[in-house]
Amino acid sequence: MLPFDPIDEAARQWGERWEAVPAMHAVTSLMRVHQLVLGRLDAILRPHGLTFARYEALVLLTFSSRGSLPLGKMGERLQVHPTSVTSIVRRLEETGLVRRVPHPEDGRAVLAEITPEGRELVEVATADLVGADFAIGHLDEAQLRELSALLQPVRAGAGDFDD
Amino acid sequence: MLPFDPIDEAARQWGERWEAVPAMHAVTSLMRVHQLVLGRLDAILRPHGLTFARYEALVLLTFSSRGSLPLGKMGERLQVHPTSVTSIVRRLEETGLVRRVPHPEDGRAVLAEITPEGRELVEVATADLVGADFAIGHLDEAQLRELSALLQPVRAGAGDFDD
DNA sequence: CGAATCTCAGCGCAACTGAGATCG
DNA sequence: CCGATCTCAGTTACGCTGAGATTC
Repeated sequence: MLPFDPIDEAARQWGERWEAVPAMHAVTSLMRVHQLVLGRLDAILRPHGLTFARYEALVLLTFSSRGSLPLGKMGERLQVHPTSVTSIVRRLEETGLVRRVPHPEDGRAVLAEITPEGRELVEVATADLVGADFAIGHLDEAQLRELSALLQPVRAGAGDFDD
Repeated sequence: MLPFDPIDEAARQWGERWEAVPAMHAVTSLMRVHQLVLGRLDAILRPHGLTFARYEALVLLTFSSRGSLPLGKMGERLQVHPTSVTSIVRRLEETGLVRRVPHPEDGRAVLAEITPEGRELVEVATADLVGADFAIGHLDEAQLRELSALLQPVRAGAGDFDD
């Protein structure tokens, strides 16, 4: 373990030569926290044979009224590349958590439909994640809301959605 | 573009069945913002032949007093796996931005030493990143400091450093 | 016909495991 | 001999580009 905060130290040296110290510090912190949190989430999900990306896809399907969505819609909601959706759904299909079903009205589209096994696994995995406070339990509820609020304009500014 | 905030919508549905809504919202936001920011940083650095990971390694070397560090120290500071350091340094070496130098005292260790070309490239790339506000310009300075402060306990809680 | 939807091949990058060489 | 340091081979995963098939 380092005897000092490596990001504070980097920011200190950065400030001796360059501008934008607060942005550099915030972005570096964001990168590091992302790495930490994702690593823990994947560790929690690994015994269930899931990655966080695949878990998110499964949850999205449980939220849909019919338990199925066109792959394109999934990519839109999950903010991932179309070919990544193909890959995610293929993995979920291989483990029997979703099925591919032809779209009843649009012959071009394919629906991913969650199976009963998929629904069961979401419940178990979610219990684990909630029990672990989503690997971000060092913050209380007020701080979590503040964090979400701070990140919101960055997402909106990227044109993710109408705001 | 979606007519609503996909994370707000997911959190709403989440709350109808499960707990820990603020944690789920914050972590999902963190994932998305990371993806957005990293994508833009890599896009800025691509014309210079750098990824953000390689840029960070170069900057670390410019901060060292002799312009060189043992690979192990680099991994510790950058929080990356030892074999990833080998890979990063190899790429930087192939493009002439660093040199491998035997450690003068420890025969086991190898120093990565930044070259004059490496120092020049860091200056140019940094100017681009600072000019783009590190791809997080939708936040003002006070918000950036608040974001860093909120993320700090998560990093400290992971045992990255003495706090 | 153009546009939308999905799939596939291929590339690049990164993380990790396991093994080995070298040296303190 | 043990541990530290680095390298290499191989695996896995993911994201993207470009191309193509199918359908609206």
